[in-house]
Amino acid sequence: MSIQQRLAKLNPRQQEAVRYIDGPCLVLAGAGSGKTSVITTKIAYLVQECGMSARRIAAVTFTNKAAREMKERVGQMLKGREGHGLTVSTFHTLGLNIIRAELKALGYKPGFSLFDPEDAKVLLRDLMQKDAQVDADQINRVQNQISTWKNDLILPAQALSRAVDEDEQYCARLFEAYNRHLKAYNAVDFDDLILLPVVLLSSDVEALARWRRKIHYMLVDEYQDTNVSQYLLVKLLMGERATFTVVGDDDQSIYAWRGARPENLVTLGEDFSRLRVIKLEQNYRSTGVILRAANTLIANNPHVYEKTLWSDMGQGDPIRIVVNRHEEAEAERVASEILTRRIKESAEWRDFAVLYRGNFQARLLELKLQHYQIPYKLSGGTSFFSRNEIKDAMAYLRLLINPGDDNAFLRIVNVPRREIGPGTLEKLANYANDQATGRGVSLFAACHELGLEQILSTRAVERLGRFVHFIDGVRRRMDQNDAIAAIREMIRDMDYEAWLFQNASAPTIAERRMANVWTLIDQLEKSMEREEGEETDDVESAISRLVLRDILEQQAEEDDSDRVQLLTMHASKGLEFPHVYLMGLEEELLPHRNSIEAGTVEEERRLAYVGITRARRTLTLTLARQRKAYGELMDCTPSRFLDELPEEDLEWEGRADKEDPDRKQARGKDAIAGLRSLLG
DNA sequence: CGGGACTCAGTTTTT
DNA sequence: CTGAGTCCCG
Repeated sequence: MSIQQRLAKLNPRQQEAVRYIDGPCLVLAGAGSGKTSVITTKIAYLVQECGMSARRIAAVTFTNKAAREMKERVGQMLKGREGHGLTVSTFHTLGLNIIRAELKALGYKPGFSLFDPEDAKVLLRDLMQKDAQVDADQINRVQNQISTWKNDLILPAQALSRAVDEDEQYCARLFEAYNRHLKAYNAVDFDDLILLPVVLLSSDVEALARWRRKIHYMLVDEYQDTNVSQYLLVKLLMGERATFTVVGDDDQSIYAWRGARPENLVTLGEDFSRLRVIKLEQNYRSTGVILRAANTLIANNPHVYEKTLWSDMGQGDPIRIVVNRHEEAEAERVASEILTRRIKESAEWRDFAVLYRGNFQARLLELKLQHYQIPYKLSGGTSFFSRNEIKDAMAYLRLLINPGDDNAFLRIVNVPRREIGPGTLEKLANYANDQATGRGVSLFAACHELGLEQILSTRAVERLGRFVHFIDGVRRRMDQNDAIAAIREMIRDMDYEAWLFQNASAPTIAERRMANVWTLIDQLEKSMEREEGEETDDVESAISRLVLRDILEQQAEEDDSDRVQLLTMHASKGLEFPHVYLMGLEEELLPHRNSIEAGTVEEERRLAYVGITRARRTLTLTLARQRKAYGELMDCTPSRFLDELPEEDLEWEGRADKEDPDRKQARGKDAIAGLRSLLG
């Protein structure tokens, strides 16, 4: 299909959004209005119609999954070498690439590490322990504050001068120490991936020129979710030329609590007076009834840019609101209804999604689904990367590419058991810290020091030496031959498997954990192959990507099994399903209690809006009259959002004064009995 | 080193 | 109230 044919398939607004390339462009894309088509078609348009080299184009998204999908769709449009060198990545990966290319200018050594939030927490705890007794909650608060500062582009010095009370001053000093230590470890954290490039580009004109030469056009997806640093990165890279397109929807901003600044939509208009604003209001996803509900609900929020979604997909069924006696009845109702509706609508399991506010709400539902033997897929939960065996393996990988990574060292120096206990490590740490030779040295490097024998027993020195020698040996083999083979050999040599079996409660669990480790290594290998021919690729960057969780999700992606999806409303953004159930529409749950107290109900409303607009054909909202919380049975009030929906499109069921609860239950049982006979 | 007792949190979490 | 995680003692 030619680019002209593709353009012809778009509606006039979408076409305008693709064709306008001479200046800053903001596309306000309502839910289901085809924003991804606009972005992907625009990339193809820039290359095929405007003759721009793909390597001068960067498209950024927020998740690796979104980046992958976009890459895939663009790849289908661009033939042969046309797409060569195109950047489609997350903000963080773009930042990582900039940092990697500008290591010297930033004052980092090659082979730097990336601290995940857990590593950062360990570092913070160490720093705080010096001052007072540590409280997990306090660490979290400080960590949060530091992250907020970094997202807002506030450096330690500013944080300190702006601090209003002692608490904040303390926080700011920790911020400074934290950054200093990261630097000493030759490490950066997640937020630094955006922050450091911004700091560099705003202070180093040559670096800025380099990157402006490299990137001529930028496209930003989910723009309402950008934070201050991310916006500045785009602004810096684009400069006066302002050749960019950002696509977003203020009504779908649900991550303000994580530093997202939906007001960046407004800032854009202020910073770029030539900004062209294009609204996409035609929805290609939902029925008229569903859209009307979404529109009336969100009309209760203030708006800078008004927009009204419309659809020509017919009115569709009314929205059902099912009031249940308690949470168990609610779960039971949803499960049994999916069972019957699948037959009635001759739908697949995958056509159904159940959305809720908090992960805990899935528990009861899971039980009911299992009871009816309904296959389901639960999103969230412990991610691949937070599993201990994966963290162990990652720590080995990190130590291999960066011996200065003390956190990695500490994690695995005694895993599997090498009889190196906390006593030895403490002495080692002291020794490493107050080396006469200046500012201290990494734990790994300290193991090589001869002076160690002064403070540690011969046995301890020997054990440390064996470990260090082991790692050095692996590194040597990685440099000489096949790096992946050397890594596999390392895992076998240290008999990690035996350690897993020893520690697991059941052998099957140990087996699965070991399989996870091999999967990780397989992914690492694949990741290196995939990048071949693009940039120069090495284990180091592959491991960096691994740390960035760039790899794991592709296996989740391959999962196209036919199952009901259980998701939080947050996790549902960007997805769509023919039949959607929204559970727990109660005050204190949605809107959540904390949000009511914090005065952020508007974001909760947007969350409900996101949930509603996931539905293509039918939408069912459920709630319970009573719910158990903290061991106590609590009466629930229906969510205020229910009052904000258009009454004429709603079909209530089980509302206290309208229907006898016993009759309702009887009907439910009939449905199951009917289904049983239907299935034989 | 393992297991039982004790403590503590219980909203969302793209990287 | 529940479950996960930690800790301490045998």
